Amino acid sequence: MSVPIVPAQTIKQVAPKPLTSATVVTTTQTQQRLIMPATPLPQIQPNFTNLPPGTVLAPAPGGGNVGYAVVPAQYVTQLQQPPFVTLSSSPSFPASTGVQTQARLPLNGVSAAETTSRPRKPCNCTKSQCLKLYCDCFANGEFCNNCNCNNCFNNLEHETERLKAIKTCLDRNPEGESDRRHSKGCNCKRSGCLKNYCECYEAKIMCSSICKCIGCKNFEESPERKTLMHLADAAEVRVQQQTAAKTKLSSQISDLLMRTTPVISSGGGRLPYTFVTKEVLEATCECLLEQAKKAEQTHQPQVEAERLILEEFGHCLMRIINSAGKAKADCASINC
DNA sequence: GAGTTTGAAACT
DNA sequence: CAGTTTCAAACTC
Repeated sequence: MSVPIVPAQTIKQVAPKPLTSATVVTTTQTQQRLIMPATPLPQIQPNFTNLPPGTVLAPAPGGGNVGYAVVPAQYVTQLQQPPFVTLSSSPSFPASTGVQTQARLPLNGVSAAETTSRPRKPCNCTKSQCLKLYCDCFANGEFCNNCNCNNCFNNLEHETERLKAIKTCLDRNPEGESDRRHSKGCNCKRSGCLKNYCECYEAKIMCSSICKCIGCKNFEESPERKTLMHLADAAEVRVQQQTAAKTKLSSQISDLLMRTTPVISSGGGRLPYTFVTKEVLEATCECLLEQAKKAEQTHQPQVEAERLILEEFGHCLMRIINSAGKAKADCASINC
């Protein structure tokens, strides 16, 4: 998983890479933080206006825009006073601590995944070193973290290479990538713009006149799109109903565990029948009914419907038995 | 899980 | 700018 960029003010603690002689500087503004590199990188002069959101820049010590370290904002401490802190001397940044490990720690009570509106999937890049826009993490201005990529350079350990790659990208596409993506439209030819290959469809927006797609079916009145939407909605409702039924069954079982003292023989293998109460039965029936509805809505043949229902019944029974067994074990362990 | 398809990004 | 290649994700079997 990659490290999402979040507003710096949501962060209490920081897990930056231990940088020798590096200095963190807070800006007077809100979301961005400045971090000075240990080594100036004079060859790199990023365009300040076009960096990904959350990117932070810092001039090297000594004044002037000599060199920069570009890091996601959450790597940098939310510093109030004083405005200048030397990382290497700060007790907050133990030199032995790895960046990527700490980056996953909950920050200010909020984990990294929770601080972003769209948790990104881990990338699987093998050849791009995660330094090209093929890499979703890099394209979104994020470090790779918990990804499955090989030979990854999209991290603080390869800051120089990363900076060069950012500069190359900016040279190639002076506009910000995320802005550009939806102002350029798609070029789909075979997907009908109704699969996730299509950037518009993936972003859940209609194709527009700026797209150059062929055979587009991703427009408001498209019957194919409507059918797809209905199917997706129906599937979502089914999943929600099933989840609700299962949650209710679990809740009934755990509720029962809380307020009953099952009759358990000390050495016998029999489980207490008292777990099968009216409430548990009702919840079980709801689960079975949901399976029946699901089979009906997906037009399953009767044999398959029966199989699904029986399977669900088996699952319900197993959960009741497991709960009863657990209660028995718990009870035995406290000699009740 | 392996192989195929797809379209954006990168390259020429 | 157009055509081609590379790439990683989406998809299918």
